[in-house]
Amino acid sequence: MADRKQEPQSKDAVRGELQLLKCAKRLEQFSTGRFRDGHGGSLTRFDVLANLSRAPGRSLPTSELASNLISSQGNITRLLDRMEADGLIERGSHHADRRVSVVALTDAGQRSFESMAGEHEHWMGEIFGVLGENETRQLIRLLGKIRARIDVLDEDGA
Amino acid sequence: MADRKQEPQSKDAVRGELQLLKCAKRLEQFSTGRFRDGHGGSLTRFDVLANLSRAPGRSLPTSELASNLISSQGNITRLLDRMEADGLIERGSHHADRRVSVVALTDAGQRSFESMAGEHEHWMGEIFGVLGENETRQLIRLLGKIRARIDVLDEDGA
DNA sequence: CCGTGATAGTTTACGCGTAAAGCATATCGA
DNA sequence: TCGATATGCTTTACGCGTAAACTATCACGG
Repeated sequence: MADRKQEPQSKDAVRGELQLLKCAKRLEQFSTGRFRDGHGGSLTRFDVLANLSRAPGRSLPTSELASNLISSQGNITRLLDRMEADGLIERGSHHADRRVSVVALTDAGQRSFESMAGEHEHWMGEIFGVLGENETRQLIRLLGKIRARIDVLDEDGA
Repeated sequence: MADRKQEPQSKDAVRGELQLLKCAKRLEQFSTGRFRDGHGGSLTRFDVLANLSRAPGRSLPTSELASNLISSQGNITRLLDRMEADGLIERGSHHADRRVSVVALTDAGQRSFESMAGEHEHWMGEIFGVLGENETRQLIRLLGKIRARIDVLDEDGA
C-alpha cells in the first residue's frame, strides 16, 4: 500500500497533526482563559449560549443542543445543571413529549452572551489578523478537507 | 482601533476559530479512539512515551516532561501514577537533587510505544494524504503564525 | 548554621469530556 | 391492550485538563 516514495509524506503528516493540536489547544486555552476572567464562563458555556440565542424562542430541546456541541449527552446534563444554577438558563418541559426537557435562555443568560460575544469577536479578529484574508480562507478550506477526510475514515473503520 | 472596513474580517476570524477547534477536536477524538481500542492508550499517554523514548537513557525528570506536554504539572503527576500502575514507566530518584523524580520508560513501555507509533504514523498519512504536499506545509505554516500570535497577545495581556 | 526564598512534586477541588448503565416515557405491532 | 423496542435524559465511573495550596528539598546571604 505505502510505497517507499510516499513515506516522507507521513512525517509531514505527523508534524501537521502536532501543529494542529497544539495550535487548537493554545487557542482554546486563550479563549477559555479570557472568558473565565471577566465572566464566569468557558468556551463550551459560550457555545451553549450562542446556540440558544440563535434558536427560535431562544430555547431548544436538550438533544438538539447536544447535536450542535460535539459533546456527549451525559456531559451536557451536568453542564446545564451548572448553568441553571448560575441563572443563565432555565429548563422546562415539552408540551407533547414528557421525556424531553426544553432549555431556554434567561434574560441574564442573553445579556451574558451578548457581552461575551463582542469581546470574543474582537479577540479573534486580533489573532487572525496576522493572516491575510486569503490566508484565513485558505486555512479554513484546508481544515475542512481534513475534517471531511476524518469523517470518511471513521465511517469506514467503524 | 477597529475601523468599519476591518469588521467583516473578524467574522472570518470567528469562522476560522470554529473550524480550527472542531477540526482539532475531531482529530484528537480519532487518534485517542484508535489508541484506546488496540492498546490501552490515549493521545497524551502516547505523547509521554514518545518524549521518553527520544530522551537520552529513555528517561527524563518530571518537570522536563511537563514542559513538552502542554499540560500542567499537577495533571502530569496523576497521569504518571496511572502509567506507572500500568507498568509503562518507572519513577526513580535523581542522584544529586532529592526533589526531582526521574521518569524512565520500561521495556513494556518501549514496546507499547513502538507499536503505537507505527499505527499512528500510518493513520496520519491517510488523513493528511487528502492535502497535497504543499498544502500540508502551508497548513503548518499558517497554524504556526496563529500560535505565535496568540503567544504574543497572551504576554501583553498578562 | 540558619532563615528566606526558589524550585520539584503532590494534593485537592473543580470543570468538562467519554462510555455505559439506568429510568421514564413513547411508539408500534401482535 | 400489552409487551418489545426506541428515545430522551440522568447517573455513575472514569480520564484528563486547570489553578491553587501544601510539602520537601535546595541554594544563598547573613
